[in-house]
Amino acid sequence: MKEVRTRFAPSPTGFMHLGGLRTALYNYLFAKKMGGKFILRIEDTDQERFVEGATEVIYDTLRGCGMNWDEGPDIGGDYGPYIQSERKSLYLPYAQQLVKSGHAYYCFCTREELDGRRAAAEAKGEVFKYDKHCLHLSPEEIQAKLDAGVPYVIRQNAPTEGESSYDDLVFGHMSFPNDTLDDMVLIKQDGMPTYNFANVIDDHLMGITHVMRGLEYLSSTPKYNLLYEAFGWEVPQYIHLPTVMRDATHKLSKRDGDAYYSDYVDKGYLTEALINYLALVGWNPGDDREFFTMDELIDVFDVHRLNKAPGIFDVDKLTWFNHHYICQMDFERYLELVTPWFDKVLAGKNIDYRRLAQLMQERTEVFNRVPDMVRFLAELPDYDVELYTHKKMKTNPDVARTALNLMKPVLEGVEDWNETTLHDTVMAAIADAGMKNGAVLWPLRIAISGQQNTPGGAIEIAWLLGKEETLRRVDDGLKRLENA
RNA sequence: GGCCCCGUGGUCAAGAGGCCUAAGACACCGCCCUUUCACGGCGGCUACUCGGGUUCGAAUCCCGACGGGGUCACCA
Repeated sequence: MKEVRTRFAPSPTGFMHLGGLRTALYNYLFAKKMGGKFILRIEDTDQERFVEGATEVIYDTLRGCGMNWDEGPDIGGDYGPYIQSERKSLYLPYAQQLVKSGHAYYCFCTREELDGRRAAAEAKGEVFKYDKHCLHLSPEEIQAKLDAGVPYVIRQNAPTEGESSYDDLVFGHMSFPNDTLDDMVLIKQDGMPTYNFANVIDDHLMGITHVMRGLEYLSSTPKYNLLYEAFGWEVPQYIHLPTVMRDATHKLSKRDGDAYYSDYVDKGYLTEALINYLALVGWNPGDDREFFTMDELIDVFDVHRLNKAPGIFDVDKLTWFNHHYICQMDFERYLELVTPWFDKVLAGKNIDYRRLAQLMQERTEVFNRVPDMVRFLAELPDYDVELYTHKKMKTNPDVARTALNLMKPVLEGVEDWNETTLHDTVMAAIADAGMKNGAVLWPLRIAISGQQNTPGGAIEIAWLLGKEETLRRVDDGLKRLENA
């Protein structure tokens, strides 16, 4: 059996769209699963859109996600170059070959003429389709225009009758009436190939066996097939992928800041969580497993389990995956990753990051939520004494006053400020006073944190804060309770 | 609008004519655990878009409607 070769062919826009990333993922998984090759090709024929450093974004994202290509611009291969702009001289001869065989023709219509005809068609409520006007030019007329240097494009000569069909591995048998096929431009006026043409030529020249790409190409595929057939080339297997949506009616978009890989990385999502989740939007392993490493994905991946229906990207589920991966990760790595987020609000505050990280790791869902969770350590937030009321803990402002008055001397008496001593001393004092743990610890935690939810309990927070600050906050709490 | 695709709970999804009074996960709600939250445990809520067929029997097959998406560039 022939070696499977898939490719990911992004345009260097400077950003990696999540839909594109998922396409890359599936291409990678399929190639690896089949023991084949995964090729990276950069489609930069549109020079106007050139963005500095954009190819590096593609390289970094793919590598960062663990998808290493077997052939590509930076590592070479037997079918290079892998950057389309470096291949530009290659396409014209192929187009001319099609002109000779009658599968394409020169077109001298100007953009203005075309726009006019398009507008006229639309005015009549019709769909504009190139009318093959230039197909009927005589050889002499064509040669004369060519000799005179009249600008031209080369168009595909698509059939107008019958129908074209092909089999898609996901969508099954696809059939389209030929009269809906437009004579698409193959070579632009500037001599450069259109994306549509370059794609076919490159895929063939690079020996691509399976073309896996977004659904948007589903209906233009017949035109590509016509090209393959005109050249007498083998048509690749097609695997079109359903769209990744933001909600039922919208795609993930740049404007909403929810479309790019970097948007999520910046917020504090882990690449392994992103990849794991993305793999499951539009595909499933057929059983209940949800957590997969890249190797495990390769092992279980099967194109037949790809879904046809579009999938909505659910940030909550992604967050759940992220939380899972954060909990699983090595503590030292967590500490390293969380430190910059601590720094945003705790820099210079003399807080023990290591201990705080221990308390925070299993409570971290997404890193960008960390600052708000630990900010109270830097500065006591203003809070309402109502926080001292908690039914289950059997506390209210009165109980809280008693509790804090009980705790104040106890804490002042703690010489060796460490968690064990703190814990034992505090618990003993509560027992001696005959109070409930919750009735004392709840008010204490509120007084020193100023908020309802905190990472860790009263003892841990008191230790993190240090004796001086803890006592200062207890006094502050007492003062608030007096006024209440 | 033409052509094409899709349609199981709020979301991802299993389901390929009887195993479906439809799995699992996320989210949500309740209870338990707990010095808060989180974690964990237990339980709950919510779905086959609709209408016709075919069949002894349909979420599964067919037709239609409706809904959503894609595509109709010298952009990729």
